[in-house]
Amino acid sequence: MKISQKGLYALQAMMMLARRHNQGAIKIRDIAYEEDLPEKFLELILLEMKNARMVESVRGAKGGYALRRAPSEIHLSEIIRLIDGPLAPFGDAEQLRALIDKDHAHRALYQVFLDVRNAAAKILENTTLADIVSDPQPNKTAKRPRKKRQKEQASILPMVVHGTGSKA
Amino acid sequence: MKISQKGLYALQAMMMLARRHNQGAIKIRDIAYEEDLPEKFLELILLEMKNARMVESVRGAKGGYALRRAPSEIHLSEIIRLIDGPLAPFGDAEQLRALIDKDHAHRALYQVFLDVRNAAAKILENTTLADIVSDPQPNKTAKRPRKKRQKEQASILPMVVHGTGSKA
DNA sequence: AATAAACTCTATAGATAAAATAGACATTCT
DNA sequence: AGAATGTCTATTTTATCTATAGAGTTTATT
Repeated sequence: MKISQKGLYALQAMMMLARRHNQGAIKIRDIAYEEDLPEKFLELILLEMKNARMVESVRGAKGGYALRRAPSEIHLSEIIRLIDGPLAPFGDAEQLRALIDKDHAHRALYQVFLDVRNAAAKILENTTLADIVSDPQPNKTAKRPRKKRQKEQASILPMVVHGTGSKA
Repeated sequence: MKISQKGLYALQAMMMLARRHNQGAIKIRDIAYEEDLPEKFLELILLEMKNARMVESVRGAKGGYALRRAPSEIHLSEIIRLIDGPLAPFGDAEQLRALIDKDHAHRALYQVFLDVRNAAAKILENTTLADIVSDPQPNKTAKRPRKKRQKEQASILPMVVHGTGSKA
């Protein structure tokens, strides 16, 4: 019933990108240093998330990564499913439904698995990066998770405005 | 977020023992054949559950395994925790609470993990083997899960009354 | 007492997956 | 041109999971 280390790294990296949303591209190295993640491993993770169109990158000097959508539009379920696969404790939801139909001897067990998956999905599909990132510029009333709405459209990456990258 | 193959085997084996509760000791081989599980692997699993006092065994010829408590007193959470560890997607509940207290930058993430754990625990701690086994001798009103009560005390294994063990 | 049927226990093999690292390549900025 | 940074593929390392082997112990049966 565990999330992988890689999945945790992905979530940490995405939280950091969310905190700095609209502050330009963030270097892999900065993320790795500040969240204390293995840099080359993180590289692969970010690449994977880029291919999944959750983040975007800028190559070359002054390059880096940024969220492709607003933090409030990126659900934890997306990240976890991308890195660790389906939320179900066995197979995926569809497979479980099939087994509930066909495997008479074990259908009640698979139903429990499906219930567990549904419970997890309900939470992870209703929690976004915005919900778990402490607002850097608190311009909202208070902190109350939930609630969804179409909003903000992440730009194609404006000017860079971040730290030097030192810190060894 | 997965359960291991071993955990699934354990659940299947326990369901089978639950179906035959109070029908004497069941041989490992019979369980393996009927549930189509690898026999030697199952052996280790049952031994582990025996050490955890969820099942009891009878050695020697005519030996086998039986539940140590009534099916209605064995919760799926026990089995899964024994074989696969804590239900939390990361660490365990206690560790998560500590992190929520200490790791300011990620506390909201860990809170979500704890929520997911709690949701899973709520289901798995309230579902027993009795709830997921189709009653072999339907002597109850209907099938409605939930509800708990102290009852039945598994005997120290009476006479043997089961199949021959053939079936290759 | 001998035999056979089972559980017990430890060791280890085999397979798979996860985690991490390496290095050559491509792109962009200055 | 040179430095900084993302891209991509390969490989290594490590860990975990799954499964099997085999010698040992206990019990029923004859």
